[in-house]
Order: sequence, then C-alpha cells, then structure tokens
Amino acid sequence: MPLQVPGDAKIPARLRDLPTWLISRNYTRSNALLSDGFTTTGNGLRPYHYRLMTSLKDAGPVGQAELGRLSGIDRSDVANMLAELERRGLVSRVTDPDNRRRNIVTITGTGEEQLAALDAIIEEVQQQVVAPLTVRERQQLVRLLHKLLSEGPTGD
Amino acid sequence: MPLQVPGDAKIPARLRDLPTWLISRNYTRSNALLSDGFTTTGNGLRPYHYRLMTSLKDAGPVGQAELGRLSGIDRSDVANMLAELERRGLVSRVTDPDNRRRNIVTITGTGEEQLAALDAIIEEVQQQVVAPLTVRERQQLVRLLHKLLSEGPTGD
DNA sequence: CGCATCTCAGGAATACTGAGATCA
DNA sequence: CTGATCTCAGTAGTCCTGAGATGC
Repeated sequence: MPLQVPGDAKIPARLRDLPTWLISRNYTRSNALLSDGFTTTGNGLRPYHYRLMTSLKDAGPVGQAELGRLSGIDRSDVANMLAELERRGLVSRVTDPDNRRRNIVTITGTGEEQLAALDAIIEEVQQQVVAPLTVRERQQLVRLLHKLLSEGPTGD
Repeated sequence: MPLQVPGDAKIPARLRDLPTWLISRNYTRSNALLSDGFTTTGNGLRPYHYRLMTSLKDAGPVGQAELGRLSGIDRSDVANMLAELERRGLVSRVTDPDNRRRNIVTITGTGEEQLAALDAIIEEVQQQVVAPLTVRERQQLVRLLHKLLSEGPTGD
C-alpha cells in the first residue's frame, strides 16, 4: 500500500506543472488507492489479474497473445499471470485444435465470482480517485485522458 | 524505451473509461516518451536524477530528507541516487555542522550544466506528451490533475 | 523459409519496508 | 527516551528484452 505523494506542499516550480510530473504523481496516487483496495480484500489478486480477467470476460475465450493486446500486458507477463490464475482455478487453458500454437483461455465460474468481487472494489476505488473533482470535471478528465491516448500511440 | 500502450483498439468496455486505467495507460505512454528522451541523449541520467537535481536547484542546499519530500522520492532511494550523482560530481554532500545527522546537498557547476541539458529534453517531451490536445485542453488537463492531487493526499 | 504463439530467464526503474547507526 | 536523519538490504509490481520450442 504505497503512498508517497507529497501533499503538494512546496514542489519545485519547475516540476509543478509538467504534464509528465502530474501524470506520474497521479499514477502513484491512483495506484496507492487501487493497491489498498486490492489488499483489504486480500485474496491476493492484483491489478494485472483484474485486467486479464475483465478482458477475458469481455472478449470471451481468446488466445494469450490477443489477451495481452487487449489488456496492455506483455506476452511474458500474460503467461506468468495466467499460470497463477489457472492454479487458482480462475481461468482454464486448452490448446486450440485448429492452431495448436495457441492456448485458448476461458474464465471459469469461480473466476467470474472473483471478478465480480473485484469489480465492486474497482468501482469503489474509482470513486475515491476522482473524489476531488466535480461530476463535470470527472467527465472532462476522462475525455482528455482518452484523447491523449487516441492520436497514434506516441503522439509523434 | 518502453511502449506497450495499445492504440486503444478494442479495449474491454469495463476498462476503457476507468480513471485508474486511463491514468495508468497515460503514465505508461508518458514514461515511454520521457524514457526515450532521456536515453537518446544517453548521459545515463534518469527521471529520478532529474527530479532530485531540479528540486535541489529550486530549493537550494537542503538535507536529504527534505529533498526527498520535495521530489516525491523515498528516503532510501534518495540516498542511493545521491550517491550516484555525487560519484559523477553533479552534487556534493557535506555534514551539517549545526546538525550532524544531516547531509547538506548542493548542486555543483557540472550538475547545473547537466540539469540545463535535461531541462531542454524535459521541455521537448512535454510537447510530445500533450501534442494530441489543444492549448486550452492542455490547461484543463493540468488543472484537473493538480486538483486530483491537492485535496488531501488520498482523497479520503 | 518467414512468421506467430507460448514459455522461461532475467533485467531495469519505481515505490516501498525494516532495521540499524547516529545524533539533536 | 523520543524522534529525526542517513544508510543498507531487500521486496513487490510493472514493463520490457532475448531466446528457445513449437506449429502455421
């Protein structure tokens, strides 16, 4: 449960308004809240697990490579995390008979239950994260953050 | 030079608009651009170093604990990073005669030169980061991100 | 052959914890 | 003794690289 974001006290002038700094500080804060949320229910699941499971539920059974693309997680970590989730019985993996390189990943019933529990946590954390903003500002923020991501991957 | 932010293709509906997700994706993107900027000039300095040095220049000679608070870096990492910077002659540390627990850290001339070079990079990266937004939107974004951080450290 | 998939080993940067030594 | 400071060792979670094995 991290939280080293200073209360915005006497942050150096050069840093204060830099988008990279503000994004970084907000990421840390957001992560702290997220991390607190996940640990207080202590099933040992983490953001990576949530991303995978919710992507899985949304997309239906898919291969790991595709799952990684959907959830923004590297192929290597996908393999690791799925092995964990499989061990816990939250997902299952079977070789695709039509393409035996591929593992078709499916969320299990237990997995869906866990996901529902995580969803509730996630929802509560969102409220905490945007708590300082008005409803209108929250919409603006979401729009702006989307726009930053939407125009080509790097903005070059 | 990371960059695994998907082009916002078919991100799961549940994730797409979550503030925590958007902040996380933007952090990754912002970091990728920052990291590229730092490595292309390859003096081996990283964001942590920049934060420390710019905080140091802004605040003048201070102790490490204070420096950590200003730059949002943990005491432990401050000690590590400053040892590196000192080895390179970019900062100097002397024991405070009035309080011998404390190391007074000062940026050196070479340090200021390096910092100026980093500042130029930082400035360029900021442009890249906010490139997708209009000028007005950039101001909105900065305001909103500030506000998220300003109302108490966690928003509780 | 090229190319995609999965897996494994491991590295890098950030954030954090705990403990010890020092000293006001 | 309390509490602040610095240092060190070590951990966790995220992001990423490289290489190998397999199969299209």
